[in-house]
Amino acid sequence: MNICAHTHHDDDRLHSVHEHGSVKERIKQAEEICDEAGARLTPLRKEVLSLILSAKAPIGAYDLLAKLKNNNERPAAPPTVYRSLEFLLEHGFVHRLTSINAFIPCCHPREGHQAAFLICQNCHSVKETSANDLFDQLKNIADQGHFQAQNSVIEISGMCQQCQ
Amino acid sequence: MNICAHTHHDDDRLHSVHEHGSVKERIKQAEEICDEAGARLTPLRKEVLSLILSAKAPIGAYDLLAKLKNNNERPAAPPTVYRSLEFLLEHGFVHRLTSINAFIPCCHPREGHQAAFLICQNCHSVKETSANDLFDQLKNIADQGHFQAQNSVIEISGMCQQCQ
DNA sequence: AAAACTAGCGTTATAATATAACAATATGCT
DNA sequence: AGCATATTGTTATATTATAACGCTAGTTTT
Repeated sequence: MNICAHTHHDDDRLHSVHEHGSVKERIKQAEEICDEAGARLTPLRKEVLSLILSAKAPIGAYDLLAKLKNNNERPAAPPTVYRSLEFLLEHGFVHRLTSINAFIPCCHPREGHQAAFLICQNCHSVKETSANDLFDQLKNIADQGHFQAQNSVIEISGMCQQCQ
Repeated sequence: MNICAHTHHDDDRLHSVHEHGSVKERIKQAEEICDEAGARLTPLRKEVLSLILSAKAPIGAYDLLAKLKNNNERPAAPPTVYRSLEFLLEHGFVHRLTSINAFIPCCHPREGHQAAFLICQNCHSVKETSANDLFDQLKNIADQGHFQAQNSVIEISGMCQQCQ
């Protein structure tokens, strides 16, 4: 199992937490992935991704919209944001947290993985985990229900270590 | 593992599917549970529960609102519905499916269980499953992240057997 | 090169979901 | 009856998301 933090606790020192690199590095990585895939990381999409990477907690579409407007001459309306988000979700650069209607960066954009999320209701930090055992169980459940799974949402809300 | 259908496929014959009883019986069961708990299943709450039980697929708050208005002289506005839903959720009579903003009856209102849901994107049937292995895994994940879980959302979208 | 096509974004409007705040009424208790 | 509390009514508004249409710039086709 692998746990991965998106948080503003500076002292986050879980054994399994790894470094993600700076926002700049992660944008560069995204550009590489897009190049390989023939996808276009346009200035707008890059800015939205950058805002999500810079946010220290999950960020909502309308907060992104407000920041876009602040940073730019460029006009921005809800579709501006939602279209960029759609692109970023499709290409695995960000995750949507449906239980809180907010977005966070994906820790491992190359892996196309499924993830489960631990969402702190107090400080809004999120930990992304990829637990293969868990997904095996999910697959079992789907199989036993003769169900063809396309998309899974696994979100656990509660209290993180620091906030307890 | 236990799988439990809320669906309009009449030929739903999974080995593990059990009978839920009629809407009337299930309302009666809810009344008993409320009596025991000292909670009040008022006419309004009863009607909302009944509408959710009668719906053959997950039903949204505003659809409930429309049905309330149709069935009644009683005035109804969004808070009317949301307050009843809050009550029904608290007492475990219904589940909220956050990924589709809709509500379904709980199969086992007495058990206070956690559940995972298989949501068919085609026919909107839902299967509720209580898989202990899965929840053990979830607990592992939370423990390893030193996380105090309060609430889990597990929703798998895809294609049910009949729709494949 | 002109025409047709397409992806991306701008723009306006509106849909869909949910809650805040305060007033009125019903219920249970002493 | 009188009081406290729970429930519901009512109005207004917040929050989240999408539809629909048009423009522009780049690409492909002929």
